[in-house]
Amino acid sequence: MSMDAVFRALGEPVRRQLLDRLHARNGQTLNELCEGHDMTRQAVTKHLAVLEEANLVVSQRRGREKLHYLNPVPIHEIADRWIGKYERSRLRALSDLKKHLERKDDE
Amino acid sequence: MSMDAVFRALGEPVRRQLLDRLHARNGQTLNELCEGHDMTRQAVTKHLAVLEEANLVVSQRRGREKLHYLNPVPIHEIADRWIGKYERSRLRALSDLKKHLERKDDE
DNA sequence: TGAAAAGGCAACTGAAAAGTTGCATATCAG
DNA sequence: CTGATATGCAACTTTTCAGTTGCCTTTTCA
Repeated sequence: MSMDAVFRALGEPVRRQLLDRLHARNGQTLNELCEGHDMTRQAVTKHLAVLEEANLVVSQRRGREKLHYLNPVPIHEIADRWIGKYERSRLRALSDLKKHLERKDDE
Repeated sequence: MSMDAVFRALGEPVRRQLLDRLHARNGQTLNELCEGHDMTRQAVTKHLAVLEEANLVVSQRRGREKLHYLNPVPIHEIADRWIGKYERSRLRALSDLKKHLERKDDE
């Protein structure tokens, strides 16, 4: 599960919105996820494919419909591995910023 | 400070790498940030502009050089507002996923 | 069995974004 | 002052990616 794919997937507002929808109600079909968007079903299909590639969404065929499930694990890995990294030295970075801004004020 | 700009900026691997570099050593110049990349200085400049637009990086001219500082605040806002949202219902989503996968095993 | 419903596949279009090239500007060092 | 260093600006090319169009397959149900 590549971190790159996750960040790339989250980079598009429409895809985050799709995640939000699944977050509100999990297990929705493709057609359900299309409602309210002013784009074609195929466009939504592609966005879901990107989300599946990033493992943020898992899908399953049931009869003629396809159910989509949110997988929160990659999001947490980002929180832990990546955001956490910045968290640990947050104060130092903010201190640098503060010094920089103060110097700016002097001018 | 729009959340969209932050996600968009983080969507590109090169830009996350630039953040990592500033995280390792804050206050680097443009030329320093160019080293090791196989792209032109102008390309790096554009990436830094995107990062500044997202407020992930703040810069300051010092003489003829431009110093870049990491701003960790937007990253934390994402962690709090967005990732935290999924955190709160993580168990439910994972339970849905588990049910889905078990059904898959039956087939 | 056959029409409607749900979705898949592939080629195409268009626009955004990445990256380059060329030149200009500003600053420092001798 | 002069050359070297560090960066900026703008136009251009290229690539990537979102979105559409057209047609096909599978499933459901009357």
